[in-house]
Amino acid sequence: MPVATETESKRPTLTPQRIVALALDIIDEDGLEALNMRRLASGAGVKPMSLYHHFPNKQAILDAVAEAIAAAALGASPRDPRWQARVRQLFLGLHALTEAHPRALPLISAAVLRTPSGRRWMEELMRVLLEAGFSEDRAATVYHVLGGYTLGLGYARMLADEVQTTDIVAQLAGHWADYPSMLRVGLRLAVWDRPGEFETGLDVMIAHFASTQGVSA
Amino acid sequence: MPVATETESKRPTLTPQRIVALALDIIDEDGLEALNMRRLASGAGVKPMSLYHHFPNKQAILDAVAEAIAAAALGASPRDPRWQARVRQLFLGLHALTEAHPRALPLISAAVLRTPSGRRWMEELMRVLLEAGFSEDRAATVYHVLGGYTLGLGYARMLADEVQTTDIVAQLAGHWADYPSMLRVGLRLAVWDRPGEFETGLDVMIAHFASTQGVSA
DNA sequence: TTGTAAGCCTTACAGTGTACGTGTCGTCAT
DNA sequence: ATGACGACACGTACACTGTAAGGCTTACAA
Repeated sequence: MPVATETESKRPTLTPQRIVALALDIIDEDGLEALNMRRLASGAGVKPMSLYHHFPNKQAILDAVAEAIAAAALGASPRDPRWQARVRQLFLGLHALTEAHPRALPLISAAVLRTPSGRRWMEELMRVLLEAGFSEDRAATVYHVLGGYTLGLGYARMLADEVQTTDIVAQLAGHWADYPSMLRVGLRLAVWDRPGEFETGLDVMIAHFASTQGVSA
Repeated sequence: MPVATETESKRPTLTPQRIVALALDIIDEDGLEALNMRRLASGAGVKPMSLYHHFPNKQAILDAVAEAIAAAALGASPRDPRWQARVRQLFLGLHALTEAHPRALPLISAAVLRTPSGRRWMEELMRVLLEAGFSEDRAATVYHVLGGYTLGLGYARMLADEVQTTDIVAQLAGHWADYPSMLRVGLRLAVWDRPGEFETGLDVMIAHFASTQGVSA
């Protein structure tokens, strides 16, 4: 093949962005544990060690993925004057992230403290709460409770997704009689986040914090 | 040393129970990721492959640990007639597990569906709810919301524990000005589950489900 | 005394992240 | 033009993971 002597111009030059995008694809498709340097490299048409020219190690890639996810969804928040609405919006945003990239949830939860976008989100939440008159202690509690709830729903769903439903059914098959009530509820247990389920709990808790606060705007 | 020709009676004969107990120790002390077959074996005074005579693989050991944790804390529930009290008790029990063995949380959350004790817990919860008049759909929602909340708090705390507080402070050091509100709340963000924090949210949500239920006993 | 089996061991392998050194360019000052 | 240099990709190698396959030792049964 004497025609093209140039060296395979096919490959679009490795960049951090391409690596991150590819990593996210792999995570979304096959899960966090499926992401390894060799697969990532081969996906980019490159040998594993080449990645280390763009990131110091795997963790740095994961951090970058987390940042990319967080940045994509934490845009400008609407300037609703009521803190309840602001808080609601912030957690709906967080919840949306867990739905958009369920397999990346461990990254997302770490991102809140470790990435710039995550810290901006947290700063915004704290600012809203403090301005609304919450004490520092109380503000921390709000985050713990609402954050725990939001991420917890995500984790539980992720877990239900990984454990194949068929496995559970198979395991239970021999013990139907022992778990009659579980059986009645059945697959509903494994289908998380049916419409409005998340908002249900979120609104209840926000209303609670509002009622024990004595401040309205 | 001509005295004792018998072969080192020191070692108390490997058993599944000893392996599980040791695994739990390692997890509690150094985290799930620190548990590997070689370390587990050497802790038991034995070579790695010997473990495979008692368990088919590592996952089986993890399952057994989960079962051990769950079984230890899910004793007979008090026969309070009000479903609110029963549900509260069940989730307080689950919460207690997450506090007793924070690093084992992934095992605990999986245990709810995968181990006998976990399934008994779930069956009890479902029974109480259905008997209280909840529909199957609604019962599933109660589990999702409360379970997500309980496990979520645990995850968030575990995460805060792993990420060394000093690391975060160090990372923020250069950016104080950017995160004034976060700074005010400060370490409170990293200290999870201060007294009554968990119950706060739990009771709020139970009360909510009660009020939208129309059934009291 | 000779199976037989349980319990432990040795050896070996594939897969992981990555440290270290080499090679090949394109760019730019001389 | 040339030589230095930095950016980028590569090859090799190592430590550490789970575990498959089979061998050795001891205790007890026939």
